[in-house]
Amino acid sequence: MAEELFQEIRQVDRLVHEPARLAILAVLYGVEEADFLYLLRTTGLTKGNLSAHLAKLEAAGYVEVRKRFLGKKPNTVCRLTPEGRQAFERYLTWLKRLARNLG
Amino acid sequence: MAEELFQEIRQVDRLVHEPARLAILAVLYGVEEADFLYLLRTTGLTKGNLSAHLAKLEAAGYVEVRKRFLGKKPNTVCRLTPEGRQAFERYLTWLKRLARNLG
DNA sequence: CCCTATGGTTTACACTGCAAACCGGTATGG
DNA sequence: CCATACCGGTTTGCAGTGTAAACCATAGGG
Repeated sequence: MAEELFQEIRQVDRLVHEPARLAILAVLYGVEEADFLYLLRTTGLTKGNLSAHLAKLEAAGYVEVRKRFLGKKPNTVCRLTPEGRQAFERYLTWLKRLARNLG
Repeated sequence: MAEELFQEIRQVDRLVHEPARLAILAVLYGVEEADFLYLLRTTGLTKGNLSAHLAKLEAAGYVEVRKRFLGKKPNTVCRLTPEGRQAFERYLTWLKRLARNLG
């Protein structure tokens, strides 16, 4: 159990680490695109939370949020940016390293 | 990629999930006992933070904090309680499940 | 004495996640 | 028509939390 691992734990990207956002990113990581209502169902977040977290992920450049109309209804569709994908994969690496070294 | 996994992500124990505390718990998980200064060095936290987080872990019943004097110097020694160990192991399970299903 | 070090604790604050309230539009019922 | 309810979100208010800086008691050195 290397000492440096413990210090490394704290270097995690908190933007990804937050459970609500981790759920959103995990969904997006597997699907190319997803709209607001789909994310709502899959993550189980409330609308307010989902909206706020998406805004934060967008501000960070991790997610691209596109608003359009589908017929007469507003529709918000999201996808991971390359940086978002990269950040998520870094997080996955962090996860695995922990799982390997602590478990 | 089961849908329920995404909901499960958000069920994580935030007390353990917090990086600073995760580092503390990870150290304690491997050592029977550790004193304040040892935790300070291994985790890289500041004294204030370490103190605050230990208090929180103690309040949660995850860590037992014993204060004594070593010669003339105060010495704070910590160890995981059974519930703390259990909570940490639950977290590890969560970690591994994520690593397996997302990676 | 005064100054510094040790081993912490307390304080102050800025940030953040959350749900409830809200909002502009659209379909619907009377 | 008028209102009323719904849809797809966004904004607001607040409580909780992580952080570093300031603080504190005691000990030791010059």
